[in-house]
Amino acid sequence: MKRARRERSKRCSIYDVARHAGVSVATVSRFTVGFPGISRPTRAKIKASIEELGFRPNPLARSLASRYKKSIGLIVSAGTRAYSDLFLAEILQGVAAGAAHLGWTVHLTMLNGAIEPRFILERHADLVDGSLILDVALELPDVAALAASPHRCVLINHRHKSLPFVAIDNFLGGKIAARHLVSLGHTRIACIGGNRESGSDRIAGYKEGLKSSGLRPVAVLDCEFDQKLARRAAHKLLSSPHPPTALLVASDWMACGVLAEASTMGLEVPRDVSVLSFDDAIIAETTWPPLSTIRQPLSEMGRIAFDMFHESLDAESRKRAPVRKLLQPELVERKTTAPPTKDL
Amino acid sequence: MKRARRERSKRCSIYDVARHAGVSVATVSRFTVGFPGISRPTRAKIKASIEELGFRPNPLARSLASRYKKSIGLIVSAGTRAYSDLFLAEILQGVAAGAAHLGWTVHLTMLNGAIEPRFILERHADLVDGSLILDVALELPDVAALAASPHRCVLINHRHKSLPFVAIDNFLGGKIAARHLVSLGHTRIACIGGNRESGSDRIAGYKEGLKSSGLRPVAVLDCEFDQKLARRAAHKLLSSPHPPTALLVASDWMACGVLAEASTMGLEVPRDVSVLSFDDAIIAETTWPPLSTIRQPLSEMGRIAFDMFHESLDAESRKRAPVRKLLQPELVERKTTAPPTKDL
DNA sequence: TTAAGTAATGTAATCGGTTACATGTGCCCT
DNA sequence: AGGGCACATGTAACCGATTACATTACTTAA
Repeated sequence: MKRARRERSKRCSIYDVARHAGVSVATVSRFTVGFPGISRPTRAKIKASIEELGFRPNPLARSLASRYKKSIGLIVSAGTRAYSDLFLAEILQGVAAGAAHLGWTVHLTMLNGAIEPRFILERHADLVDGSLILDVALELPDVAALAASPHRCVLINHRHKSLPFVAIDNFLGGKIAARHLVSLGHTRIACIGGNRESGSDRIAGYKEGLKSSGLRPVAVLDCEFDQKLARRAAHKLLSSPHPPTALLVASDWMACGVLAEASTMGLEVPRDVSVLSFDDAIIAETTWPPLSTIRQPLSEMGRIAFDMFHESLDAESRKRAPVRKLLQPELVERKTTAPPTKDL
Repeated sequence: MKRARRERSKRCSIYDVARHAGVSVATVSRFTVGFPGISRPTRAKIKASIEELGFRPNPLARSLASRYKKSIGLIVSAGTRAYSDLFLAEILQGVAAGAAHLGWTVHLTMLNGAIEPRFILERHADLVDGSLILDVALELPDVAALAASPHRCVLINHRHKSLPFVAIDNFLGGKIAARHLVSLGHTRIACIGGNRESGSDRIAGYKEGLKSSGLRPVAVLDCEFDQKLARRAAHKLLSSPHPPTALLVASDWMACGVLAEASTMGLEVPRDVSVLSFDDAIIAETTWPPLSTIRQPLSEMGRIAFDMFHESLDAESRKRAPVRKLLQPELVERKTTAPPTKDL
């Protein structure tokens, strides 16, 4: 039987530390928040006591007193499986990395329509210092209302006139894609587009990229972001008398439909037709052949969103205009693009 | 100029409500927590005041006083892109739905190894009433330590001898898969396995399913959960003199490799070989042909994990043995399985 | 008639910190 | 010697709720 060991099971408070170190609670508190004016010996005593007692400041009490929660909210609308499965995890990872790096915590709120969003969001807002809002979520009226309130927000992947945001430069991505196809020697290029902001930006970029090479798209078909529609569009395009040699598609997800259609029509990709899409979602690696695509830097986007949020916190930055950042996408060349076969 | 409107911008506390309603704070508090013994008239006054003032109890103060945070943690290890992208979003959705339904809040912690997990987890643990731990995360020593502590946990997709968990019945899934192939008329069936618990359970189920039909696998190749290894295994199997007519693969991800290999070998699926895999991740819909697969009910798993956690909260349930639940997977028949071609 | 019990409400301690303000000490300068 | 000041630390109010215990006013039973 050694001497009784210090009991660590009961939570220990700042008062315990103060008593143990022979100082006041204020001094301990100052120590924990990193206040500079503490003498060496006092500092040492407190440090020793904290370690000996295994003290950890209670974050709730701390937030209550300081009105600073060190916690960020992430608002997502559960939406469709295709969307969230493809992008959410990666964005999340970026946000989480940014948060963890600064000792912040992340609060996830997924809106799926089942529960009154207002109630959820009110609670959400009370628990965090501000929120990151994923593009599709902003379409919900309650989220839009929250974003318009004094609650600090940064939008992810959604451009907005009066709120700070970080998004992908889809227009640039479109240009990069078009140029790649042109540089491979394609001249008969068609676009299969998505609607919404991102889709039309991509298409506009495609067009611009072609135009700067003196080309113009053979056809531009809008298919929202729907795989089946994209497939039908591909069918129409590829069964025309003088079909395009390359297809620019607005998303990997749609491109999967295009690939499937090509396959059923007995066409081989990229020999008979090149396909270049957008996103570099995980599915781009698993199709056959694997998709050449324009990569969206999603995890960076999450990371940057967090950092932007964090920077927007200090008083002076509140007066400046909202920050907006556009990230550059990047070509990932896999196996669906190749020079056109001479078929004259 | 109408009369001055009540100012709602400053946060209003329970004291304001008490004063406005002409009662004590205790009574207001009782009202908000749903205490039964409040007279009709008092109740009405309080309700009116709360509405008029737009009062919302401060969750932080509430948690501090009640030691009940109404918040659950979800611990995930960022891990590989393939894993998290494929499963995370769906599980998350289930958890979030369960939480939102009961007015709980979810705190997400992603461990990516960059930061000392211990620090993150300590803060995490202080902010929640307990945690859900995703399978792969438990492999981290710090998470394991947390799970072993008094912190209440439920494991997701990981069987454990002393902790409550919810997981998929992979063995059953394997059996279902095997039976499906058998019922299609296949007799020469090979397995491409994954290691870890889930992989070997699936394979064991496959074997058992075959055995109960008087068959045994032509071959069983372990490839961890690696796509390239799976592809190589498929090559080996399919190029043998008397190849199997069907392949049971331990995951969709690996199956993509198998499909790719079949395609390069000039084999058509399912005419030349059937492929049946496991997960029904989103990629299963986008391969060509789309994968027949055994679906894991991931979002249900998340939902159930939350519910289990919530039920485990009351004092009496703490004495019982930890709950463990196995969810039944389900066959999703797409286009990679068909009766074998008669090739005698 | 009165003791005891019950229902509704109030008082004040408490949760575990932060921080404005007060205090005490030592040093420099006039 | 004494005023002024900076520095280190202590005291106590406060953040916004919950809740044990006290109080009051009615019932009801003996």
